[in-house]
Amino acid sequence: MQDKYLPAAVEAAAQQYWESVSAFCAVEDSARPKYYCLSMFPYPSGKLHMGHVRNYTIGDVLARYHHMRGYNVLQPMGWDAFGMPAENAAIQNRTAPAKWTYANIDYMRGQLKRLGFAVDWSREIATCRPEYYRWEQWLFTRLYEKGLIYKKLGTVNWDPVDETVLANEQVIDGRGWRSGAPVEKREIPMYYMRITAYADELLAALDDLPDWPERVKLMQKNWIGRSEGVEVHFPYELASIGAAGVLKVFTTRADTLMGATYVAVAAEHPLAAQAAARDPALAAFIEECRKGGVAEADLAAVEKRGMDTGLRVVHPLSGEYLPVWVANYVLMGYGEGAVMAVPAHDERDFAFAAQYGLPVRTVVCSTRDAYTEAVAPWRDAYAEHGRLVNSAEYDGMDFQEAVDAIAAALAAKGLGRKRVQFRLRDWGISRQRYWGCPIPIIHCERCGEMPVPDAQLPVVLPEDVEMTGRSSPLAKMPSFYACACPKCGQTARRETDTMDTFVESSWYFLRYAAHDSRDAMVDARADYWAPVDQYIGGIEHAILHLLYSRFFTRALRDCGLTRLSEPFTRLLTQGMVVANSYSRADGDGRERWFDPADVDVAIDERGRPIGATLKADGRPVTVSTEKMSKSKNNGVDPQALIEQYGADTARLFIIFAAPPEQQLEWSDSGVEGASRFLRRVWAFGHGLAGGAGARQAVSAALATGLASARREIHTHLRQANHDFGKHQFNTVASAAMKILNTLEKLPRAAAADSAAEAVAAEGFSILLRLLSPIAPHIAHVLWRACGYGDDILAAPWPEPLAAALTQDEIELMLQINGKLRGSLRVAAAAGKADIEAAALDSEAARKFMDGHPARKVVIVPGRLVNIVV
RNA sequence: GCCGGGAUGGCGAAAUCGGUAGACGCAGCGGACUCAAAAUCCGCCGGUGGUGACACUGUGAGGGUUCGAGUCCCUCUCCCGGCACCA
Repeated sequence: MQDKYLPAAVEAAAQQYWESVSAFCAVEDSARPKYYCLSMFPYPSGKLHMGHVRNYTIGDVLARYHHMRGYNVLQPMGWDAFGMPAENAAIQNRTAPAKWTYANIDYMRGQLKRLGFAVDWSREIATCRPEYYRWEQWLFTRLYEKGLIYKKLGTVNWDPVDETVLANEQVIDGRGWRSGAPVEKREIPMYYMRITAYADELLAALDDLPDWPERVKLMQKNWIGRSEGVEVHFPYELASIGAAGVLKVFTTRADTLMGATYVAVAAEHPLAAQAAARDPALAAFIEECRKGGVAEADLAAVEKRGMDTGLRVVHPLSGEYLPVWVANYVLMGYGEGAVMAVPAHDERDFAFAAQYGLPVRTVVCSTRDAYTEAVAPWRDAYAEHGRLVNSAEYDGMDFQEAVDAIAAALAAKGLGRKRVQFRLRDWGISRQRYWGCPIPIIHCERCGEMPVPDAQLPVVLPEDVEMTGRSSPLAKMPSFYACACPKCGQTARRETDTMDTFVESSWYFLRYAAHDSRDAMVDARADYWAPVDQYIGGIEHAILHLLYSRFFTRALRDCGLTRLSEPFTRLLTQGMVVANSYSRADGDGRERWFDPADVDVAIDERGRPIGATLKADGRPVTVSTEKMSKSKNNGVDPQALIEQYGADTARLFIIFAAPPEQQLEWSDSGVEGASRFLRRVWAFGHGLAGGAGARQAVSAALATGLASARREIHTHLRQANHDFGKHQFNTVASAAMKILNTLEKLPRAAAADSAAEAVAAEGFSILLRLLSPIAPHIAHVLWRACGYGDDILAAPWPEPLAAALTQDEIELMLQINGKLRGSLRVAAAAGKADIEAAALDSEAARKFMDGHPARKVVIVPGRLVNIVV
């Protein structure tokens, strides 16, 4: 055994061993409980970043911990390989996206292997391989036939200069990121997945996920956004064009219907288009609304604007005429694309009415205060529920009574009804891009559109293309789109849109279980492994990816492919990796970010940072904490870290620096500290390996010092096991450190002290096993070197021993009036009366009670005594 | 704008059910070893006052509940994630 800790050699030896015994190859085995541990698969962007290392380290800790606990563990890995970055890189480098992607996968696979993750590499998948996406296409055709996929118009960002559709990310301040041209909204036909058909189930089933973070469930619940309300119809007649009809709106505040003073429709609403046909000013305004992108966050930030259409609709109860406005704050995609506006009781309507001088009519007031005309209209919207006023026969009703009565009145006139509205929209999956899974549809001029027959699947994406940045290459490749109609045999055209890459990631977790199945999407093996017992990934996926996966799992179930409803039993959402970053505003107002290596950070005599300067010019730079990224120039390359310190140090630092769900702040000196600890572990193991300690049992009667040291070790173990259970691994690492601190202080001066040797050997075996999921290589090598056994993975998980934990005397803290004033040593078995007597008799009590009698004595067993005076 | 989350020493953090705030680690300071440095080891380390024992104070801000609040309740500030075509 080397006396110096050499991580590269240790890690190579451990990895060779695991390889030689196929330690992580998962085999279905109904005799053991299974544990399917899955980390979100990476996009092969080039090389691993620290967020990947963190994600997979957390997953690996869980996988290895459960492996040692006796579970049959599956931890697979794969590649979310379709996506825009490959196209962008291809345009830049003039290479094919496929080539770039496969090279990245090869490089990143090597990096992952170097980190020693307990992955079953035999199940590796890449979503850009036809073996994978053929099943996605097959499923598409099934969902299409079931009516769960349909076609309709959708709104996209259009770059008029590059003549291409842009992702929201590619729209910066309303302009195309390459062309710089102002972006417009454009409506194009797209395929949609009918996720709304599952809205109720997706919402209700959140209650069946006790091991998901509450905040994720809450976000999904709000995203689905079930609201109960009333659909209200406003009849209208368009004398000029001889048309008549009803304008439908949905409202959750039907109680305020008598306060509606106008109706607002989205710019894309058909009624707006009709009105614009004979009103050039209105047409111009609607055209104005087409400017800018489709991202909702941007739309919400835009100044509220509107224009009167000149149309009037009839209030369904009062018969009054209300003006119809086009307003840019009304979203076509939600509800009916139209709203009734009640300025007195809705903040947005209030602001809009104030801006355009529209009337405000108060119809609800607080139940506490008497209503007077003097206080109405309020200077602000009164959005609370209350008592109705100014509402004819509904006056005096509360919210629920009013909603019921108004809904009933509308229903009687055939002008409305109660109904449920979801915020959730159907999922548009068409992308006008090349590097994605082709949508398996054939368009025939005679027969219409139809799914590609099974026998013709997969529709293979050609990989040898050249990217230009203007429109999709597929639409320019007759060899791809020219085909024969499966029905009539005439020349037909293949769909050239590809699918949203979220589709691939919505079912990959099932494919791992049947990764090599050639004749089915999933097979019986999926019944063994699914659902995923533990899923680990970034909180940024809390809504979209996780919701789509939950939807897909149900869609697969309803196609008879699985019996599963929920894909992920437990969810851990890991925090971001951030680091100090250094910036300065340039002459032209642009922020420039500097490499930390080019910056000097000054500290005062107590180690507090007092400023930072750029080495090159000695002038100050601004210090901030940002997510690690290329653009902020603050990324730490995992590769360099592993080469310098080894995988175990990298893993230990990442685990120790923060609990998994919190953001992790990078610190070079913290890495140094993790490495220092592993060197101490090695040194202790080296000292122990020479002796016979590992084979000695700890004797029942230990000297006081040894007994208390052993008690400390078992207390830390109890703590660590508790923390493993709640996935707080940073304190598991600190428990391991505390155990080493205790071990190093053991009185082992004389090698002949066999009692101390036995305690040391027992304690070290506990330490290695606790450390094994986090720093597996060093734990594996030391386990063997110290003679504990051949394979630490096969060792039983350590449990604290009651015999080691018992103590005769315990210390209670002593409070007087809730303030800490001292402590009290009492027998562990002491009763309340004895404790109270001892407390009142203590020196602290005499000093601080100042002769006053105790009014009350609070005793918390094992914790404290509080004397209230 | 809407939805969700966070804030504790110079820094990362800990505090299991409302019960010793700051475990563990980093940085810093002092010391040992060394010709010297690195490495290693020992000690100190929230703030204020005090030689000290000790006292007071302290968990983003303000208020409340309680014998007792980092933890529960109300109001506010700042930071972060998501908002449907980044993945």
